[in-house]
Amino acid sequence: MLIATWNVNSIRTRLDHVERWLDEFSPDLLCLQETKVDDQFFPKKPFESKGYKVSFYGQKSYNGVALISRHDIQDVRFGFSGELKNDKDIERFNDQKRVISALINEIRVVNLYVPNGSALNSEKYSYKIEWLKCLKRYLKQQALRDEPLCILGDFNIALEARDIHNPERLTGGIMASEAERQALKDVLGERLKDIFRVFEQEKNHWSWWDYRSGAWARDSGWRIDHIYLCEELIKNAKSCVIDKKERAMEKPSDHAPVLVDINWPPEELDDSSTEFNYN
DNA sequence: ATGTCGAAATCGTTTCGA
Repeated sequence: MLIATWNVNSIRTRLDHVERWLDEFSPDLLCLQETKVDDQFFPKKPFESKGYKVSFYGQKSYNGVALISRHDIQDVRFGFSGELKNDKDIERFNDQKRVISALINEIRVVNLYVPNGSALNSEKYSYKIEWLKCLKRYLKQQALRDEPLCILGDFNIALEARDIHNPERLTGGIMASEAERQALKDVLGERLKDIFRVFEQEKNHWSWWDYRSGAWARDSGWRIDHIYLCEELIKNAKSCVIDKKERAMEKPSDHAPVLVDINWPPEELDDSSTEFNYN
């Protein structure tokens, strides 16, 4: 099962890119962030005509998440209220459309657009920290159902020095501060692991390059788009890569897609393979 | 390097967010 995440920075502006990309990779599931479109205007026809099911949770101008899936999209849950009914912060977070989750091919997929945070002294930064704490409560509720879990999206956080082009200068700042990193680690707990780091230990693998300051030309990137898997999925994962070439296209998103390939549902050993187990 | 994008309103130039 091929699963991808991509912050497209407006689905309507990037529609041609996304369609071409789907033809190239033919993923089972593509999770989008920053669709920047109200649900009534989401362009679902182009995806349906390729055989994909579509589910989305968006708003005008900002935020917005979507699921583009070859499998049925079951038990769709929108926002934090998809899991939390009486949470103290539900009112506070419901107006920004950043969370969509569904059961797809028997995997609970949680597609996230984590708040950017703007700057350490900003109200948006404390919003980001509180939002991550709410996400932790959200996942605790989800865990009661004991589903295989994949959470992915734009996390707007680089967890380690090797995830930033210039850690000496940037560590401690926005997207690399201790409080953000700890809040994300608290969300992940012991249950979820970054599948990209299972396969790749080196630095210089980025998923986002700022449009400003010639960041792409200087390869000044960050790895802030992540795919986290539970142990059952980790042990069946075959690869995880960033499709960097997408950032080099004309009029690109500032983010590149990230893909994970999982042997799912797991192929079981057939009877013939046990015949040779004589001990 | 507040140097570029995308979207919307204040409408074709400015603002906000990233």
